[in-house]
Amino acid sequence: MPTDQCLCRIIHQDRVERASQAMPPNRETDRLSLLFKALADQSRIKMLMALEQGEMCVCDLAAFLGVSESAVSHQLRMLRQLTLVANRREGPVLYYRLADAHVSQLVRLALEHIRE
Amino acid sequence: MPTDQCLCRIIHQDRVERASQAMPPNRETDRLSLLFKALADQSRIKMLMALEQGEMCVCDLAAFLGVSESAVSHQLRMLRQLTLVANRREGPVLYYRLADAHVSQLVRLALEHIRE
DNA sequence: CTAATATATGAACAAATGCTCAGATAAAAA
DNA sequence: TTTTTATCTGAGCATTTGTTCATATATTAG
Repeated sequence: MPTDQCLCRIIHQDRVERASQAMPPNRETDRLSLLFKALADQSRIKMLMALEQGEMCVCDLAAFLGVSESAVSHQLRMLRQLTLVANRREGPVLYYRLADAHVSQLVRLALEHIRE
Repeated sequence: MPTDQCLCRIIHQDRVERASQAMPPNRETDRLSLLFKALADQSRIKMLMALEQGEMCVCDLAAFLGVSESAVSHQLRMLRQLTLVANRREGPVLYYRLADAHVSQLVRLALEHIRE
């Protein structure tokens, strides 16, 4: 009579408690996963890496990625809300840039990992 | 007569080319997004952070996260395929551990970012 | 061998994601 | 003002994701 769950509940109570104590508050792990979620997409990763070379407008990014400008605009909104990018208006054109250097560092470290 | 796409194609050809030249091959950006995808989930982030404290079995992780062991097992498979975790069998029990220190570094850096 | 334990796995399904499409908005040109 | 350009936005839809459920597998006990 197979059950959905194992009958065991906790094999090592001490390890579970140790992990719980070392864990930062939910608020932080939640923001962590949001940050990584922003990087968890080919287009967004490329956009952020492209912006490391200097600011670009929406048209530029769309051409670079080979996708529609609407799609880029949607992605940029997400990155803006997470304050990973910022923009500056010059007439009708919006120039986007990286909001700070943290993202570049994360990407660089991740690159080192996958290249090892 | 509004169009779906902007009529402009490329405003700054030089910036698009500069970005393209600086971009690593698709193979790498693809692996990058896969890596970040693995971290883009509350449960997986917590699992990886928990394993920084030492190895844990599936039961332990399920108890710690408060989710079913089946769910944990599915997540572990993904982390295994990305070689972010490794395991060791002791009788019927599988003990999971971090495969290397890179993930910890990434999480630490990301934590610094959201805490700033 | 059979039974029990710990974990793995495939199918199914709900929720989240990323795109497209049709339009809305902001700024400059005519 | 009207028109055009560059970007934004919401709705709709297809794909992906994370879970549950039922079952399969691996190991040990009896």
